[in-house]
Amino acid sequence: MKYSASKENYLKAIFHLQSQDGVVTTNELADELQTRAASVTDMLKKLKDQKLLIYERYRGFKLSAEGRKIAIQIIRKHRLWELFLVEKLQFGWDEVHEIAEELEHISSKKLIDRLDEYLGYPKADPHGDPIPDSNGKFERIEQVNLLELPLNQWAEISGVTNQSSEILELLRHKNLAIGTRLEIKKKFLFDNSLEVRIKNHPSATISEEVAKNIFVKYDQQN
Amino acid sequence: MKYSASKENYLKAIFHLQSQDGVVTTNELADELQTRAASVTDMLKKLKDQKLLIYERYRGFKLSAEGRKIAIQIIRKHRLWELFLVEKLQFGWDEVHEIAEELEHISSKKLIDRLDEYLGYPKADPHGDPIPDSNGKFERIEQVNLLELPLNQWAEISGVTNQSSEILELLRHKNLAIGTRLEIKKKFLFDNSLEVRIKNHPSATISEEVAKNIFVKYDQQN
DNA sequence: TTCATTTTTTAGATTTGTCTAAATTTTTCT
DNA sequence: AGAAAAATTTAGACAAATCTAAAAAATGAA
Repeated sequence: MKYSASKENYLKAIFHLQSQDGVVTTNELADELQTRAASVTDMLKKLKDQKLLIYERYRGFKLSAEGRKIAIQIIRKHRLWELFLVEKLQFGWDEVHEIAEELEHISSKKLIDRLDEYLGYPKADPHGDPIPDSNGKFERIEQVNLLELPLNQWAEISGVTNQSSEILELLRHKNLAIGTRLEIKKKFLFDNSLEVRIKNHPSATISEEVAKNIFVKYDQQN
Repeated sequence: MKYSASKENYLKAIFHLQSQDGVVTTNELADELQTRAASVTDMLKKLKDQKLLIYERYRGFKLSAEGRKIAIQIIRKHRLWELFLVEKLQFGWDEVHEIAEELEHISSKKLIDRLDEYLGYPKADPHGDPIPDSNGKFERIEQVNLLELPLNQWAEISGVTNQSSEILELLRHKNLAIGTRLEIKKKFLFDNSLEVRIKNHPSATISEEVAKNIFVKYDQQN
C-alpha cells in the first residue's frame, strides 16, 4: 500500500507527539504540522477510514498498529538518509533535516534496505536518534537529559531533540555537537542555567531552555 | 522556483520528444505520459503561463529556453541517481529507472552537486546516456575508457589505443577484442585493477595499465 | 474544394489536500 | 450548575491535476 507524502507526514507527526503525551489532540497536531485544525480534522477522517488511526470525534486520537508501523518506516527512511548525507556526501549534521524530509517519501523498500546495508546497519542518525531496523525495531539508547546530569560527571552529547536551525546555530557557536564531551561545573538555581566545561574548548553557559533539548550518555572513560 | 513533480515530468517528456521530432504534438505527449490529450492541453496552458513552453493552440509546441533548462536539470538528477543506485547500492542497471523517477524530483541543488562529486563527475549513466553537468552542458561521447565504466554495466569494446603486439597478445589470450561484450564485476582500489565478466568466456583480471588503452561503448541490449 | 476523419481544445466533474467562517462539543471557572 | 472560553468539527470553497464527453479546428482524400 502506498500513502501520499501528506499522509505520511501526518502519521510521523502523530507518532512523535504520542510518544510524549500518550494521546494526541487536534490543535497539537495542527501546531506541529503548521496547518489549521480544520485541515487536521479532515485528514484524521481519511486516516481513520484507512484504519491507520484510532479516533473518535472530540476525543483525541492515536495510531493503530498499522499506522505506527508505517510511521516507523518513514522515520527509518528519514534517519538513514540523514546519515547518508552526513557520512557520504559531507553535509553538516545541521543542514540535512530539510532534504531528508523529502527523501523519506521515496517509496522503494529495497532502496532503503540497500542504503541501510551500504551504511553498515547504523544504530543512530547524526542527531543521535535511533534508527529502526527493517522490522521496525528501535534500539533504546540510554540517555538522560542534560538537566539531570550530576555535577562533575563527564558525559557525551548523544541527541538534540529540537532541530530548529536557531538552536543548531547556537550549539555550533558554543562548540556543542553530537559526540562532544562535557561536564557540568555549576547549576544556577536562579534560572536553572548551567555552566559546562567542554572538552578541548572554552567553558560555556547553557540556558534551561537549551539544556532541555540536549540529551547525553555517561562517559565511561573520564 | 519550484515546480510540481507532474510539471517536471511534462517538461522532461517534451524535451525527449522534441529532440527527436523538433516540434511536439498533444497526442504524442499524451501517449508518452500515459494520460489523455485533454489533460495534456490543460497542463500546456499552465506551462505556457509560466513561460516554460512556446505554444499556440492547435499548433504544436516546444520548450522555451527556461523550460529546457529545467528539463535538463531533471534529466541530470535522474541519471546521477541511476548511477548512484548501480555503482554504490549494487542495483542492476535494469531496476533503477522506476526509483530514479521518484528521486529526480528531490529539489536540493546542493544535494545533487554533492552526489555528482561523490560519483566522480561521471559522464554517462548506467544505460550509457550522457549526464549533463551542473550548468546543463551535455558531453556527447559514446565511447568511454574502460576505467570509467560503471560496475555491472554491460559494454562492448569499441577501441584499443595502444596497438603494440604485446598488448594485443595479452588481449587475445584473455579473449578480448573489438566487439567483445563485458561488464566490470569489481574494481580493486589498491591497484585500480578490474575483474571483468566476459560474454561467453571465463572472467578475467585487467590491470590499470591495460584498461587505460581499452575504450568501450555502452551496450543497450544486455 | 468540400466534407469526413483526426487532432486538439473546451466544458464540466472528480479527487486530494487545503482554507475560512460558522456551528457544535467539551472544558473551565465562578 | 450555568456561562464563558477553548477545542473541535462541519459546511462550503478553492487550487492542482486528472478525467469523460462534446465542440472546434486542422487535415487530407476524392
